Amino acid sequence: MDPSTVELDRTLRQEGYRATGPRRLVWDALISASGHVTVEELATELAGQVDQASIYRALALFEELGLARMTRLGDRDAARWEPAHPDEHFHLVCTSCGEVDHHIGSLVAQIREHLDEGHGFEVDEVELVVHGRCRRCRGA
Amino acid sequence: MDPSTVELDRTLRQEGYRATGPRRLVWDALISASGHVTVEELATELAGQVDQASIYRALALFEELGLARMTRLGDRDAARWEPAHPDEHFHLVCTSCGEVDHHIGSLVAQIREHLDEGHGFEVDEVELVVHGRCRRCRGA
DNA sequence: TTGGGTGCAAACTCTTTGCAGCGTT
DNA sequence: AACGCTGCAAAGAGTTTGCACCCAA
Repeated sequence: MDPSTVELDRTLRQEGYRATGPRRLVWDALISASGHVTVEELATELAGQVDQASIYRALALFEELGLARMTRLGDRDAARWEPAHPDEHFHLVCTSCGEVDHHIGSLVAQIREHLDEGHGFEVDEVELVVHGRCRRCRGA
Repeated sequence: MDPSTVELDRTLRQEGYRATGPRRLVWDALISASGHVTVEELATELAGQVDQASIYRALALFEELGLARMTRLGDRDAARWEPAHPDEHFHLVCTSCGEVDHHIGSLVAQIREHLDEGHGFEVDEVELVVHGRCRRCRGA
């Protein structure tokens, strides 16, 4: 069993939830998907193993426990899920090749500071998605 | 007729679309709603005057023409519409009082620069929504 | 006059929920 | 043994679409 799956089990039990087969399967699929999966994609991956409703329920729980995060890359798109990343990050979506890049850096922290100092706004969550053309597509 | 409605008519015809009653009504409702309206709210406002399907179609057209913009303030919320603002801005959503503040400033431009210079990413659109507690709720 | 736009209703996608039975604790 | 979790199916939001009629150009 993947070490992070063991961690999942521990977190679940710690918070009073049960460590079940379906939850482990959803977690493993989420991890191995390398991020940005839709529920539909997970459901295809787990066809015959976990019901779609249970996938939704598992993901919602993971989010509540701070283990996963949901993002909408486009206003019209379905929700996409990824394991929670310790660093604050946001997404760069290339409108040309469709690639989604995790951008990790100080930018979110800067936004946080800017709003706190300049406006007295206590930032809780920053949702930032940037659309544009990545370096590769730009050069081509 | 509101001056901006006259402008709407001109833009529509300029782009080869027709200036119709329903479109004007949706536009007026959007303007007078002072931003962040859902389609449902517009539909209530325009009940008996414009069909919901036509509201969706009108808003999609306004967006295409650069006259309106759609934002999702929360991942689980319905889409919200506002007239396009010439300045780049983003939204501060207070989790306590629910107030939505337009934040106009250089932040979006800074993000743009940062990505362009540091990563060769040509920014097209920046979608930024920040959740937290506003100054008023924070003080209380 | 003509074809783009509208209302109406049905379809569609994504997500949530009710419930009986199963499996973790 | 108890009850939280699951699968299944049905319901629920929000949004889109097909089609006949209407009206702006």
